[in-house]
Amino acid sequence: MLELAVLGLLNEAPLHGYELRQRLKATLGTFRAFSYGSLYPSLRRMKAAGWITEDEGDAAVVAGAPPLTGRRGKVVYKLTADGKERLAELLAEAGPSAWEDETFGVHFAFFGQTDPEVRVRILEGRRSRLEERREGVATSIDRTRSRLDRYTLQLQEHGLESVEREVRWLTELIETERRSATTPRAVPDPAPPHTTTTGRGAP
Amino acid sequence: MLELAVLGLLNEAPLHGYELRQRLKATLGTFRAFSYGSLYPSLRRMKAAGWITEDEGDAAVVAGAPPLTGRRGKVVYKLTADGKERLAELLAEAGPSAWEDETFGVHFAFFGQTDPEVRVRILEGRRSRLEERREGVATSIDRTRSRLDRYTLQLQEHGLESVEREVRWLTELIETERRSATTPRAVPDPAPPHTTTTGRGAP
DNA sequence: GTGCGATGTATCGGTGCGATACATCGCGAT
DNA sequence: ATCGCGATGTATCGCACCGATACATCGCAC
Repeated sequence: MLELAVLGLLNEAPLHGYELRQRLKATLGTFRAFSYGSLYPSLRRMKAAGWITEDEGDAAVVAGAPPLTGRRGKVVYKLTADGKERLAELLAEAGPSAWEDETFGVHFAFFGQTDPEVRVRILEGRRSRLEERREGVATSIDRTRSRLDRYTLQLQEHGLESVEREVRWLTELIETERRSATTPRAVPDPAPPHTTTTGRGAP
Repeated sequence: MLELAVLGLLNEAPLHGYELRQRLKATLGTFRAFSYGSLYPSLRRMKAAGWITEDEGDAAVVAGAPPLTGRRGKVVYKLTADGKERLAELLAEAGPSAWEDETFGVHFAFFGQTDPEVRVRILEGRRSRLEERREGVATSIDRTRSRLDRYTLQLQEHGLESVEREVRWLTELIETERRSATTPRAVPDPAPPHTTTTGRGAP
């Protein structure tokens, strides 16, 4: 998980650990914490795998940095070619590994770098996953409504409504995606130069 | 976390591991999984602490069981006096440990066994916690709206709406609690004590 | 009489969290 | 001038929990 998040962020700009964590919080903070306790080990793993390098960061290396004076001796992490490849691989995934609870948010956050077809498939996968869950919760409530504790029931119903709300959200997103996909003229968004590795292998 | 959940469930009836897990899923499944990989170690810890005992379960021990014939040799977990004490202690907690993300749901699920005053304090704590978060997300969105990726922004806004929705939910619950608390004993007070005693006790 | 799904107990590896430690930098208050 | 303090910065430890997996038994359908 962190893997995709870190690769995705480093693909936008080289960063050092602290800044990386700030962006993680800003981007994914609503549904995930990502503390240093997992960030640094993950960075080490990724370095060992050859996806990133640790550069000694001198001043002004960090892109978009505010007017800072000193900034010496920080460890700046940077994507390698292999890392970019790995990122493309992760972004192309359109299976359960992309739409389960823990992973969906991260994949969604990097939809801007994701192939439009993959986007739709992930959104649909996520939606049917949630529809399954909705059925499960709904029948569970029905089966036990009378026996159930007042508060337990309230909790279930709140959960059910949450799921239903998210399904509606996804449906809107899917429709938007479809509309912009069928629109003949290109979107104003400058598409990244990703080679269309549209792996049609397994539909 | 599991600790409270298990103690709470065992306080309603002695159970064996499998059944315990089923109830865990039914009660808290919407926001927590609780697999065996954490359940059994937790049970062992609690046994070591003297809060539960493992009884050799013969037939018909399990309350509310369907007409099963055999049912022999299962390990049935049961609350001890110390366990009940510990449960009461956990249920009386009304601090951050009761209203953080991971814990609130479990505490709420056992509100039926919780003191009304504690209930309100937990609900209020949870609400102000979420209001803080709402502020944080809202300003974060405002500060970066222009720079932000389209999808990232959508994710943030969805998160913001989720938080706002939960705040409204909590406000309703708090009002309900207050109403039933300030009602000058006009009601015969069997509001929460819906304890079904026997499985058939539905009106 | 065989297979299969539900019941049932249990462990393992991995991911991520929260707390913590420690060091430097910029800056305002004393 | 310096002291402290909060932000920046790197890093580790212990713990909770998850998902997968391994088994073994039971009841039942075919």
